[in-house]
Amino acid sequence: MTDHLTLNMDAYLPLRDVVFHTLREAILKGDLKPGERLMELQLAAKLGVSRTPIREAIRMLEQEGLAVTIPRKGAEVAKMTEKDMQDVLQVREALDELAANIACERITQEELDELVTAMHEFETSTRTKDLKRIAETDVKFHDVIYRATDNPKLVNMVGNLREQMYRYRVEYLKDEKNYPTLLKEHKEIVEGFRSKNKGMIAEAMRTHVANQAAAVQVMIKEQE
Amino acid sequence: MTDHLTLNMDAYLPLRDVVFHTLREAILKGDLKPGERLMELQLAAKLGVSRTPIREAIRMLEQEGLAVTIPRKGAEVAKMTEKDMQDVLQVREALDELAANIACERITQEELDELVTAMHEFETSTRTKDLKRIAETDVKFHDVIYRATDNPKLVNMVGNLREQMYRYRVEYLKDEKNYPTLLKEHKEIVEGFRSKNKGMIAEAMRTHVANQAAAVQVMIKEQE
DNA sequence: CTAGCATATATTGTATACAAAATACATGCA
DNA sequence: TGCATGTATTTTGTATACAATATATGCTAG
Repeated sequence: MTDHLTLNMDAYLPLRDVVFHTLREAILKGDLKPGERLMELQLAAKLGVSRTPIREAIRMLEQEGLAVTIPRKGAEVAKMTEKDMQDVLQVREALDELAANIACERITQEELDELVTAMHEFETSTRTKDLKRIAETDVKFHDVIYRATDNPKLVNMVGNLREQMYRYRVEYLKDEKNYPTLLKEHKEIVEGFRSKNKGMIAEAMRTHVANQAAAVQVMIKEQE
Repeated sequence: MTDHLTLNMDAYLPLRDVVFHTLREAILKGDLKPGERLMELQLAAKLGVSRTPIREAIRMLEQEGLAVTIPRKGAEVAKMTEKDMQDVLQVREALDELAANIACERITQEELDELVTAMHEFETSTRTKDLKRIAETDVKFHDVIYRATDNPKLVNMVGNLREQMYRYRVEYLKDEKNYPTLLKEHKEIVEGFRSKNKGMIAEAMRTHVANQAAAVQVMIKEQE
Protein backbone atom coordinates (compact mmCIF):
# COMPACT_ATOMS: atom_id res chain seq x y z
CA MET A 1 0.00 0.00 0.00
CA THR A 2 3.02 2.25 0.43
CA ASP A 3 4.29 1.40 -3.01
CA HIS A 4 3.28 4.60 -4.66
CA LEU A 5 5.46 6.65 -2.35
CA THR A 6 8.67 5.08 -3.44
CA LEU A 7 8.93 6.52 -6.92
CA ASN A 8 12.23 8.02 -7.94
CA MET A 9 13.96 8.09 -4.63
CA ASP A 10 17.00 7.78 -6.87
CA ALA A 11 16.85 11.25 -8.35
CA TYR A 12 20.08 12.17 -6.61
CA LEU A 13 23.29 12.28 -8.56
CA PRO A 14 26.64 13.39 -7.18
CA LEU A 15 27.83 16.61 -8.74
CA ARG A 16 30.91 14.86 -10.09
CA ASP A 17 28.62 12.77 -12.30
CA VAL A 18 26.63 15.76 -13.45
CA VAL A 19 29.85 17.59 -14.28
CA PHE A 20 31.26 14.51 -15.97
CA HIS A 21 28.25 14.12 -18.22
CA THR A 22 28.12 17.82 -18.96
CA LEU A 23 31.76 18.01 -19.98
CA ARG A 24 31.52 14.76 -21.90
CA GLU A 25 28.59 16.05 -23.91
CA ALA A 26 30.37 19.32 -24.53
CA ILE A 27 33.40 17.48 -25.88
CA LEU A 28 31.37 15.16 -28.08
CA LYS A 29 29.26 17.99 -29.44
CA GLY A 30 32.38 19.97 -30.20
CA ASP A 31 31.65 22.81 -27.78
CA LEU A 32 34.95 21.94 -26.16
CA LYS A 33 37.42 21.41 -28.94
CA PRO A 34 40.45 19.13 -28.98
CA GLY A 35 43.35 20.89 -27.35
CA GLU A 36 41.17 23.30 -25.40
CA ARG A 37 42.27 23.70 -21.81
CA LEU A 38 40.05 22.53 -19.00
CA MET A 39 40.72 24.97 -16.21
CA GLU A 40 39.26 23.99 -12.92
CA LEU A 41 38.40 27.38 -11.54
CA GLN A 42 36.89 28.55 -14.79
CA LEU A 43 34.76 25.42 -15.20
CA ALA A 44 33.76 25.55 -11.55
CA ALA A 45 32.55 29.12 -11.96
CA LYS A 46 30.70 28.32 -15.16
CA LEU A 47 28.92 25.32 -13.69
CA GLY A 48 28.39 26.88 -10.29
CA VAL A 49 30.20 24.26 -8.26
CA SER A 50 33.51 24.02 -6.45
CA ARG A 51 36.73 22.63 -7.86
CA THR A 52 36.32 19.27 -6.14
CA PRO A 53 33.64 17.78 -8.40
CA ILE A 54 35.37 19.30 -11.42
CA ARG A 55 38.62 17.59 -10.59
CA GLU A 56 36.93 14.24 -10.09
CA ALA A 57 35.08 14.59 -13.38
CA ILE A 58 38.36 15.35 -15.12
CA ARG A 59 39.88 12.19 -13.68
CA MET A 60 36.98 10.26 -15.19
CA LEU A 61 37.27 11.94 -18.58
CA GLU A 62 40.95 11.21 -18.52
CA GLN A 63 40.38 7.51 -18.04
CA GLU A 64 37.91 7.55 -20.93
CA GLY A 65 40.51 9.08 -23.17
CA LEU A 66 38.59 12.32 -23.68
CA ALA A 67 40.98 14.44 -21.65
CA VAL A 68 44.70 14.49 -21.07
CA THR A 69 46.34 16.08 -18.08
CA ILE A 70 49.90 17.14 -17.66
CA PRO A 71 50.92 17.34 -14.00
CA ARG A 72 51.02 20.87 -12.64
CA LYS A 73 49.94 22.14 -16.03
CA GLY A 74 46.35 21.03 -16.14
CA ALA A 75 43.97 19.12 -18.31
CA GLU A 76 42.91 19.65 -21.89
CA VAL A 77 40.56 17.98 -24.32
CA ALA A 78 42.45 15.09 -25.90
CA LYS A 79 43.72 15.55 -29.42
CA MET A 80 43.90 12.67 -31.82
CA THR A 81 46.66 12.13 -34.31
CA GLU A 82 46.17 10.22 -37.54
CA LYS A 83 47.97 7.32 -35.95
CA ASP A 84 45.55 7.37 -33.02
CA MET A 85 42.68 7.28 -35.46
CA GLN A 86 44.10 4.30 -37.29
CA ASP A 87 44.71 2.48 -34.04
CA VAL A 88 41.15 3.09 -32.93
CA LEU A 89 39.76 1.95 -36.27
CA GLN A 90 41.78 -1.22 -36.18
CA VAL A 91 40.33 -2.20 -32.84
CA ARG A 92 36.87 -1.01 -33.67
CA GLU A 93 36.75 -3.10 -36.80
CA ALA A 94 37.46 -6.21 -34.77
CA LEU A 95 34.89 -5.36 -32.12
CA ASP A 96 32.27 -4.38 -34.66
CA GLU A 97 32.64 -7.72 -36.32
CA LEU A 98 32.37 -9.46 -32.97
CA ALA A 99 29.30 -7.45 -32.10
CA ALA A 100 27.73 -8.16 -35.47
CA ASN A 101 28.24 -11.88 -35.04
CA ILE A 102 26.87 -12.05 -31.53
CA ALA A 103 23.99 -9.71 -32.21
CA CYS A 104 23.05 -11.61 -35.35
CA GLU A 105 22.68 -14.77 -33.31
CA ARG A 106 20.91 -13.34 -30.30
CA ILE A 107 18.80 -10.52 -31.64
CA THR A 108 15.15 -10.86 -30.69
CA GLN A 109 12.19 -9.87 -32.79
CA GLU A 110 11.56 -7.00 -30.42
CA GLU A 111 15.10 -5.69 -30.85
CA LEU A 112 14.82 -6.04 -34.59
CA ASP A 113 11.71 -3.90 -34.49
CA GLU A 114 13.63 -1.38 -32.41
CA LEU A 115 16.36 -1.38 -35.01
CA VAL A 116 13.91 -0.67 -37.79
CA THR A 117 12.31 2.08 -35.74
CA ALA A 118 15.73 3.57 -35.05
CA MET A 119 16.47 3.48 -38.76
CA HIS A 120 13.28 5.35 -39.55
CA GLU A 121 13.93 7.87 -36.84
CA PHE A 122 17.32 8.50 -38.32
CA GLU A 123 15.80 8.95 -41.73
CA THR A 124 13.29 11.42 -40.33
CA SER A 125 15.98 13.32 -38.49
CA THR A 126 18.04 13.83 -41.64
CA ARG A 127 15.17 15.87 -42.96
CA THR A 128 15.06 18.20 -39.95
CA LYS A 129 18.63 19.45 -40.43
CA ASP A 130 18.91 19.41 -36.66
CA LEU A 131 22.51 18.28 -36.38
CA LYS A 132 22.33 17.30 -32.75
CA ARG A 133 19.32 15.14 -33.40
CA ILE A 134 20.85 13.51 -36.44
CA ALA A 135 23.94 12.56 -34.50
CA GLU A 136 21.77 11.27 -31.67
CA THR A 137 19.56 9.08 -33.82
CA ASP A 138 22.58 7.62 -35.59
CA VAL A 139 24.14 6.74 -32.24
CA LYS A 140 20.88 5.19 -31.15
CA PHE A 141 20.68 3.01 -34.22
CA HIS A 142 24.03 1.47 -33.49
CA ASP A 143 23.30 1.24 -29.79
CA VAL A 144 20.48 -1.15 -30.56
CA ILE A 145 22.92 -3.47 -32.28
CA TYR A 146 25.54 -3.31 -29.58
CA ARG A 147 23.02 -3.82 -26.83
CA ALA A 148 21.63 -6.83 -28.63
CA THR A 149 24.92 -8.58 -27.89
CA ASP A 150 23.88 -8.65 -24.24
CA ASN A 151 27.51 -7.99 -23.39
CA PRO A 152 27.82 -4.76 -21.38
CA LYS A 153 31.58 -4.92 -21.37
CA LEU A 154 31.60 -4.98 -25.15
CA VAL A 155 29.02 -2.21 -25.32
CA ASN A 156 31.18 -0.15 -23.04
CA MET A 157 34.39 -0.66 -24.97
CA VAL A 158 32.86 0.01 -28.36
CA GLY A 159 31.19 3.06 -26.90
CA ASN A 160 34.55 4.29 -25.82
CA LEU A 161 36.00 3.82 -29.28
CA ARG A 162 33.03 5.52 -30.89
CA GLU A 163 33.42 8.56 -28.67
CA GLN A 164 36.91 9.07 -29.96
CA MET A 165 35.54 9.53 -33.48
CA TYR A 166 32.32 11.31 -32.67
CA ARG A 167 33.94 14.53 -31.65
CA TYR A 168 35.63 14.75 -35.02
CA ARG A 169 32.81 13.65 -37.25
CA VAL A 170 30.47 16.61 -36.79
CA GLU A 171 31.57 17.98 -40.14
CA TYR A 172 30.65 14.75 -41.84
CA LEU A 173 27.11 15.00 -40.55
CA LYS A 174 26.87 18.64 -41.56
CA ASP A 175 27.14 17.72 -45.21
CA GLU A 176 23.76 16.68 -46.50
CA LYS A 177 25.37 14.89 -49.41
CA ASN A 178 26.32 12.12 -47.03
CA TYR A 179 22.82 11.32 -45.80
CA PRO A 180 21.82 9.03 -48.68
CA THR A 181 24.98 7.00 -48.14
CA LEU A 182 24.35 6.74 -44.43
CA LEU A 183 20.78 5.69 -45.03
CA LYS A 184 21.76 3.08 -47.55
CA GLU A 185 24.29 1.64 -45.11
CA HIS A 186 21.76 1.50 -42.32
CA LYS A 187 19.32 -0.25 -44.59
CA GLU A 188 21.92 -2.79 -45.57
CA ILE A 189 22.71 -3.52 -41.93
CA VAL A 190 19.03 -4.04 -41.17
CA GLU A 191 18.74 -6.28 -44.19
CA GLY A 192 21.70 -8.29 -42.92
CA PHE A 193 19.96 -8.83 -39.59
CA ARG A 194 16.73 -9.79 -41.30
CA SER A 195 18.46 -12.41 -43.38
CA LYS A 196 20.77 -13.39 -40.51
CA ASN A 197 23.77 -12.84 -42.73
CA LYS A 198 26.73 -12.18 -40.43
CA GLY A 199 29.12 -11.45 -43.24
CA MET A 200 26.80 -8.89 -44.75
CA ILE A 201 26.32 -7.09 -41.44
CA ALA A 202 30.01 -6.99 -40.67
CA GLU A 203 30.81 -5.75 -44.14
CA ALA A 204 28.15 -3.06 -44.03
CA MET A 205 29.34 -1.88 -40.64
CA ARG A 206 32.90 -1.81 -41.85
CA THR A 207 32.21 0.41 -44.83
CA HIS A 208 29.89 2.52 -42.69
CA VAL A 209 32.71 3.23 -40.28
CA ALA A 210 35.29 3.54 -43.03
CA ASN A 211 33.30 6.25 -44.79
CA GLN A 212 33.10 8.33 -41.66
CA ALA A 213 36.73 7.64 -40.89
CA ALA A 214 37.76 9.28 -44.13
CA ALA A 215 36.01 12.49 -43.12
CA VAL A 216 37.41 12.31 -39.60
CA GLN A 217 40.92 11.97 -40.96
CA VAL A 218 40.47 15.22 -42.85
CA MET A 219 39.36 16.96 -39.67
CA ILE A 220 42.33 15.59 -37.80
CA LYS A 221 44.73 16.79 -40.47
CA GLU A 222 43.25 20.26 -40.26
CA GLN A 223 43.67 20.29 -36.52
CA GLU A 224 47.35 19.42 -36.89
CA MET B 1 77.08 22.47 -21.50
CA THR B 2 74.17 22.67 -19.09
CA ASP B 3 72.84 19.31 -20.22
CA HIS B 4 73.97 17.35 -17.22
CA LEU B 5 71.77 19.40 -14.91
CA THR B 6 68.53 18.40 -16.52
CA LEU B 7 68.41 14.77 -15.55
CA ASN B 8 65.23 13.46 -14.02
CA MET B 9 63.45 16.71 -13.51
CA ASP B 10 60.46 14.45 -14.06
CA ALA B 11 60.68 12.54 -10.80
CA TYR B 12 57.50 14.18 -9.57
CA LEU B 13 54.24 12.27 -9.57
CA PRO B 14 50.98 13.62 -8.20
CA LEU B 15 49.85 11.74 -5.12
CA ARG B 16 46.69 10.69 -6.90
CA ASP B 17 48.82 8.67 -9.30
CA VAL B 18 50.86 7.12 -6.53
CA VAL B 19 47.68 6.19 -4.68
CA PHE B 20 46.10 4.91 -7.88
CA HIS B 21 49.01 2.61 -8.63
CA THR B 22 49.24 1.45 -5.05
CA LEU B 23 45.57 0.53 -4.83
CA ARG B 24 45.62 -1.01 -8.29
CA GLU B 25 48.51 -3.23 -7.34
CA ALA B 26 46.81 -4.18 -4.09
CA ILE B 27 43.68 -5.20 -5.96
CA LEU B 28 45.56 -7.19 -8.59
CA LYS B 29 47.71 -8.93 -5.99
CA GLY B 30 44.62 -9.80 -4.00
CA ASP B 31 45.52 -7.73 -0.96
CA LEU B 32 42.27 -5.92 -1.49
CA LYS B 33 39.67 -8.53 -2.24
CA PRO B 34 36.57 -8.20 -4.41
CA GLY B 35 33.79 -6.70 -2.36
CA GLU B 36 36.12 -5.08 0.14
CA ARG B 37 35.17 -1.53 0.97
CA LEU B 38 37.47 1.31 0.05
CA MET B 39 36.97 3.83 2.82
CA GLU B 40 38.53 7.16 2.14
CA LEU B 41 39.54 8.13 5.65
CA GLN B 42 40.97 4.72 6.39
CA LEU B 43 42.98 4.60 3.16
CA ALA B 44 44.11 8.17 3.65
CA ALA B 45 45.41 7.32 7.11
CA LYS B 46 47.12 4.16 5.93
CA LEU B 47 48.85 5.90 3.02
CA GLY B 48 49.57 9.07 4.93
CA VAL B 49 47.76 11.44 2.61
CA SER B 50 44.53 13.40 2.67
CA ARG B 51 41.22 12.27 1.27
CA THR B 52 41.58 14.32 -1.90
CA PRO B 53 44.12 12.14 -3.73
CA ILE B 54 42.35 9.04 -2.47
CA ARG B 55 39.08 10.15 -3.98
CA GLU B 56 40.66 10.97 -7.30
CA ALA B 57 42.41 7.61 -7.38
CA ILE B 58 39.09 5.90 -6.71
CA ARG B 59 37.51 7.73 -9.63
CA MET B 60 40.29 6.35 -11.82
CA LEU B 61 39.93 2.80 -10.52
CA GLU B 62 36.22 3.06 -11.11
CA GLN B 63 36.70 3.93 -14.77
CA GLU B 64 39.06 0.98 -15.13
CA GLY B 65 36.43 -1.33 -13.75
CA LEU B 66 38.43 -2.25 -10.67
CA ALA B 67 36.19 -0.40 -8.24
CA VAL B 68 32.50 0.30 -7.99
CA THR B 69 31.02 3.16 -6.04
CA ILE B 70 27.51 3.57 -4.82
CA PRO B 71 26.62 7.22 -4.19
CA ARG B 72 26.63 8.18 -0.53
CA LYS B 73 27.66 4.64 0.32
CA GLY B 74 31.20 4.54 -0.92
CA ALA B 75 33.47 2.50 -3.12
CA GLU B 76 34.41 -1.15 -3.02
CA VAL B 77 36.60 -3.46 -5.03
CA ALA B 78 34.57 -4.63 -8.02
CA LYS B 79 33.18 -8.14 -7.90
CA MET B 80 32.81 -10.22 -11.01
CA THR B 81 29.95 -12.54 -11.73
CA GLU B 82 30.26 -15.54 -14.00
CA LYS B 83 28.44 -13.59 -16.65
CA ASP B 84 30.95 -10.76 -16.36
CA MET B 85 33.71 -13.26 -16.83
CA GLN B 86 32.15 -14.70 -19.95
CA ASP B 87 31.60 -11.24 -21.36
CA VAL B 88 35.21 -10.32 -20.75
CA LEU B 89 36.43 -13.55 -22.31
CA GLN B 90 34.33 -13.05 -25.38
CA VAL B 91 35.87 -9.66 -26.03
CA ARG B 92 39.33 -10.74 -25.07
CA GLU B 93 39.27 -13.61 -27.49
CA ALA B 94 38.54 -11.23 -30.33
CA LEU B 95 41.22 -8.76 -29.29
CA ASP B 96 43.79 -11.48 -28.68
CA GLU B 97 43.24 -12.74 -32.17
CA LEU B 98 43.57 -9.24 -33.55
CA ALA B 99 46.74 -8.68 -31.54
CA ALA B 100 48.16 -12.00 -32.68
CA ASN B 101 47.54 -11.15 -36.32
CA ILE B 102 49.03 -7.69 -36.14
CA ALA B 103 51.96 -8.72 -33.98
CA CYS B 104 52.71 -11.65 -36.26
CA GLU B 105 53.08 -9.29 -39.18
CA ARG B 106 55.00 -6.52 -37.49
CA ILE B 107 57.15 -8.22 -34.92
CA THR B 108 60.84 -7.36 -35.27
CA GLN B 109 63.73 -9.67 -34.62
CA GLU B 110 64.53 -7.65 -31.52
CA GLU B 111 61.02 -8.12 -30.16
CA LEU B 112 61.14 -11.80 -30.95
CA ASP B 113 64.33 -12.05 -28.91
CA GLU B 114 62.57 -10.20 -26.12
CA LEU B 115 59.74 -12.67 -26.31
CA VAL B 116 62.12 -15.60 -25.98
CA THR B 117 63.88 -13.94 -23.08
CA ALA B 118 60.52 -13.31 -21.41
CA MET B 119 59.63 -16.95 -21.88
CA HIS B 120 62.85 -18.05 -20.24
CA GLU B 121 62.40 -15.63 -17.40
CA PHE B 122 58.97 -17.03 -16.82
CA GLU B 123 60.38 -20.54 -16.80
CA THR B 124 63.02 -19.50 -14.28
CA SER B 125 60.45 -17.80 -12.10
CA THR B 126 58.29 -20.90 -11.86
CA ARG B 127 61.17 -22.56 -10.07
CA THR B 128 61.46 -19.83 -7.44
CA LYS B 129 57.93 -20.32 -6.09
CA ASP B 130 57.79 -16.56 -5.75
CA LEU B 131 54.17 -16.04 -6.72
CA LYS B 132 54.46 -12.33 -7.28
CA ARG B 133 57.39 -12.85 -9.60
CA ILE B 134 55.67 -15.64 -11.51
CA ALA B 135 52.64 -13.49 -12.14
CA GLU B 136 54.88 -10.62 -13.18
CA THR B 137 56.93 -12.58 -15.67
CA ASP B 138 53.80 -14.05 -17.22
CA VAL B 139 52.34 -10.60 -17.65
CA LYS B 140 55.60 -9.43 -19.18
CA PHE B 141 55.59 -12.25 -21.70
CA HIS B 142 52.22 -11.25 -23.04
CA ASP B 143 53.09 -7.56 -22.87
CA VAL B 144 55.81 -8.15 -25.43
CA ILE B 145 53.23 -9.52 -27.83
CA TYR B 146 50.71 -6.77 -27.29
CA ARG B 147 53.32 -4.05 -27.58
CA ALA B 148 54.54 -5.58 -30.81
CA THR B 149 51.21 -4.55 -32.36
CA ASP B 150 52.39 -0.93 -32.06
CA ASN B 151 48.80 -0.04 -31.19
CA PRO B 152 48.68 1.60 -27.75
CA LYS B 153 44.92 1.74 -27.75
CA LEU B 154 44.77 -2.00 -28.25
CA VAL B 155 47.43 -2.56 -25.60
CA ASN B 156 45.43 -0.47 -23.22
CA MET B 157 42.13 -2.23 -23.83
CA VAL B 158 43.55 -5.70 -23.61
CA GLY B 159 45.39 -4.67 -20.47
CA ASN B 160 42.10 -3.61 -19.00
CA LEU B 161 40.50 -6.95 -19.82
CA ARG B 162 43.45 -8.85 -18.42
CA GLU B 163 43.26 -6.99 -15.13
CA GLN B 164 39.74 -8.18 -14.66
CA MET B 165 40.98 -11.76 -14.64
CA TYR B 166 44.28 -11.30 -12.87
CA ARG B 167 42.82 -10.61 -9.50
CA TYR B 168 41.01 -13.90 -9.61
CA ARG B 169 43.69 -16.09 -11.05
CA VAL B 170 46.15 -16.01 -8.14
CA GLU B 171 44.98 -19.46 -7.10
CA TYR B 172 45.74 -20.82 -10.53
CA LEU B 173 49.32 -19.67 -10.27
CA LYS B 174 49.65 -21.10 -6.78
CA ASP B 175 49.20 -24.62 -8.06
CA GLU B 176 52.53 -25.89 -9.36
CA LYS B 177 50.76 -28.53 -11.41
CA ASN B 178 49.80 -25.82 -13.87
CA TYR B 179 53.31 -24.64 -14.64
CA PRO B 180 54.13 -27.26 -17.27
CA THR B 181 50.94 -26.40 -19.12
CA LEU B 182 51.68 -22.70 -19.00
CA LEU B 183 55.20 -23.28 -20.23
CA LYS B 184 54.04 -25.45 -23.06
CA GLU B 185 51.56 -22.81 -24.13
CA HIS B 186 54.17 -20.09 -24.06
CA LYS B 187 56.49 -22.24 -26.14
CA GLU B 188 53.77 -22.81 -28.67
CA ILE B 189 53.10 -19.10 -28.97
CA VAL B 190 56.77 -18.41 -29.52
CA GLU B 191 56.88 -21.17 -32.11
CA GLY B 192 53.92 -19.59 -33.86
CA PHE B 193 55.75 -16.29 -34.10
CA ARG B 194 58.89 -17.98 -35.33
CA SER B 195 57.00 -19.70 -38.13
CA LYS B 196 54.78 -16.67 -38.69
CA ASN B 197 51.71 -18.82 -38.29
CA LYS B 198 48.87 -16.53 -37.27
CA GLY B 199 46.38 -19.31 -36.76
CA MET B 200 48.74 -21.18 -34.48
CA ILE B 201 49.39 -18.11 -32.35
CA ALA B 202 45.74 -17.23 -32.01
CA GLU B 203 44.84 -20.80 -31.16
CA ALA B 204 47.59 -21.07 -28.54
CA MET B 205 46.55 -17.81 -26.97
CA ARG B 206 42.95 -18.90 -26.91
CA THR B 207 43.63 -22.14 -25.06
CA HIS B 208 46.08 -20.32 -22.81
CA VAL B 209 43.36 -17.92 -21.75
CA ALA B 210 40.70 -20.60 -21.65
CA ASN B 211 42.70 -22.72 -19.22
CA GLN B 212 43.08 -19.85 -16.81
CA ALA B 213 39.47 -18.88 -17.28
CA ALA B 214 38.37 -22.25 -15.97
CA ALA B 215 40.26 -21.67 -12.74
CA VAL B 216 38.99 -18.13 -12.47
CA GLN B 217 35.41 -19.32 -12.84
CA VAL B 218 35.90 -21.57 -9.83
CA MET B 219 37.17 -18.65 -7.78
CA ILE B 220 34.24 -16.54 -8.83
CA LYS B 221 31.77 -19.23 -7.87
CA GLU B 222 33.36 -19.47 -4.44
CA GLN B 223 33.08 -15.74 -4.00
CA GLU B 224 29.38 -15.91 -4.78
C1' DC C 1 66.47 45.85 -29.06
C1' DT C 2 67.15 41.53 -26.88
C1' DA C 3 68.44 38.37 -23.00
C1' DG C 4 68.03 37.44 -18.61
C1' DC C 5 66.21 38.07 -14.25
C1' DA C 6 62.92 39.51 -10.64
C1' DT C 7 58.34 39.88 -9.49
C1' DA C 8 53.46 39.28 -9.91
C1' DT C 9 49.67 36.41 -11.24
C1' DA C 10 47.31 32.35 -12.39
C1' DT C 11 46.77 27.54 -11.81
C1' DT C 12 47.25 23.12 -9.99
C1' DG C 13 48.19 20.02 -5.78
C1' DT C 14 46.94 18.83 -1.26
C1' DA C 15 44.78 19.30 3.17
C1' DT C 16 41.12 20.53 5.90
C1' DA C 17 36.42 22.13 7.28
C1' DC C 18 31.75 21.73 7.23
C1' DA C 19 27.24 19.70 5.57
C1' DA C 20 24.33 15.85 4.57
C1' DA C 21 23.27 11.33 4.43
C1' DA C 22 23.73 6.49 5.83
C1' DT C 23 24.55 3.31 9.40
C1' DA C 24 24.80 1.43 13.98
C1' DC C 25 23.14 1.27 18.32
C1' DA C 26 20.47 1.90 22.27
C1' DT C 27 16.09 2.82 24.30
C1' DG C 28 11.28 2.47 25.10
C1' DC C 29 6.91 0.52 24.06
C1' DA C 30 3.40 -2.95 22.67
C1' DT D 1 10.61 -10.65 22.60
C1' DG D 2 10.20 -7.92 18.62
C1' DC D 3 10.00 -3.71 16.58
C1' DA D 4 9.83 1.07 15.92
C1' DT D 5 12.11 5.30 16.93
C1' DG D 6 15.44 8.54 18.16
C1' DT D 7 20.28 9.54 18.75
C1' DA D 8 25.24 9.03 18.10
C1' DT D 9 28.72 7.83 14.97
C1' DT D 10 30.65 7.02 10.68
C1' DT D 11 31.21 8.09 6.03
C1' DT D 12 30.65 10.42 1.90
C1' DG D 13 29.79 15.02 -0.69
C1' DT D 14 31.20 19.58 -1.41
C1' DA D 15 33.52 23.84 -0.52
C1' DT D 16 37.34 26.32 0.87
C1' DA D 17 42.11 27.38 2.41
C1' DC D 18 46.82 27.17 1.83
C1' DA D 19 51.12 25.60 -0.52
C1' DA D 20 53.89 24.83 -4.52
C1' DT D 21 54.67 25.39 -9.18
C1' DA D 22 54.16 27.24 -13.69
C1' DT D 23 53.23 31.22 -16.54
C1' DA D 24 53.14 35.98 -17.72
C1' DT D 25 54.85 40.61 -17.13
C1' DG D 26 57.93 44.13 -16.86
C1' DC D 27 62.39 45.89 -15.92
C1' DT D 28 67.36 46.35 -16.27
C1' DA D 29 71.81 45.52 -18.34
C1' DG D 30 74.46 44.83 -22.23
